[in-house]
Amino acid sequence: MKLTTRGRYAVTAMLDLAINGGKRPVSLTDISGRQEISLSYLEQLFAKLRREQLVTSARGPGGGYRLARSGEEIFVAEIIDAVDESVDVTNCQGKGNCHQGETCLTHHLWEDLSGQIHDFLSQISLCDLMEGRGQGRGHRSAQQQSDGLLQTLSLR
Amino acid sequence: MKLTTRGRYAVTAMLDLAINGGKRPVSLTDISGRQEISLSYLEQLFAKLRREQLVTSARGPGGGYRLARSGEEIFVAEIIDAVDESVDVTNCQGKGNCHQGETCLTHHLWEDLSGQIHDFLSQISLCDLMEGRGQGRGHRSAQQQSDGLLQTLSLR
DNA sequence: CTAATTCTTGACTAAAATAGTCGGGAATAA
DNA sequence: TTATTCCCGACTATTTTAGTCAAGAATTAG
Repeated sequence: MKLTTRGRYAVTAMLDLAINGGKRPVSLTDISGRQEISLSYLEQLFAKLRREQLVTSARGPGGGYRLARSGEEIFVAEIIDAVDESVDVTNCQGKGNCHQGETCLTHHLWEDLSGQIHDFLSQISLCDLMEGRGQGRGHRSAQQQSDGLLQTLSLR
Repeated sequence: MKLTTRGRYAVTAMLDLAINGGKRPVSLTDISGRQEISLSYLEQLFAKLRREQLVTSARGPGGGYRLARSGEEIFVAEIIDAVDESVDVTNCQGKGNCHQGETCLTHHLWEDLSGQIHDFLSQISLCDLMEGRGQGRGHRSAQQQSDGLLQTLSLR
């Protein structure tokens, strides 16, 4: 699991789509204008998002992109995975060297943690993010966020 | 919150320190050999870790680095923050333009999420990571990991 | 039918971050 | 006193990120 500005752009763009996408599709030109991301860069990102079937496209005037599913069914981890081709962490995959060494151990520990972060982001949908909106107060406190996380996990 | 290979290197090195650091300090040469990270790169990382008082150093033969606190009191988020000088996400900080626009909205949503990830990593200590070790089975399942997370959160 | 709009694709370039190198120096324990 | 180790700064190479450009295909609005 990697978490770079590229993933942020993708999530931001998908959020824009979730917020502004009603009946009509949303054009990349619009997203580019609102989110201040270059059009061509968005094109690259959406090519990947489309390949992973997170969005559908419509050409021609009035065309653009739509979420392929509802916002409740699209999770942050999916979006990041789609644009962020993952790297393999271990430097000893299958080669058999460094068996039982500290090297392997620490790699496994990192993989565990990375997996936990991935699980975490797999439980947060676009809708979850949007629900923070319209509450009147700008941000929820860290405590409230942890509560929310607790609830999410309890409900599984 | 950013999560790159640089942060992974730092966490890996700190884990190595936690595992291999007993009475005597651990030299960067040792960590470099075990974790296959270049010595000079480690030096750069540890300069930052020392500046943030996560490790203490000892020069001379038999010298090296020690954790500045116990492994229970050093959290993953701290390590990543130390080496990963954070970038500001918003492109409208204080400038007053784009007020109430969708632009600001999505940025705030991302900040919320970023904050949640940070809170998450602020609750995982080096010891928490190491506890997965010595259980006989290599990895814990995702379910077990979620359970562990739940417990961690409940205990706050 | 025509023309403007929008996605689609690929190649290319610029900028930034990451990772690594090098050389010299200071502290210190054996 | 000497080998070891941290310390520091400048430099370089590589990779990733971000952006540019150009040509083309689909499609709708007029």
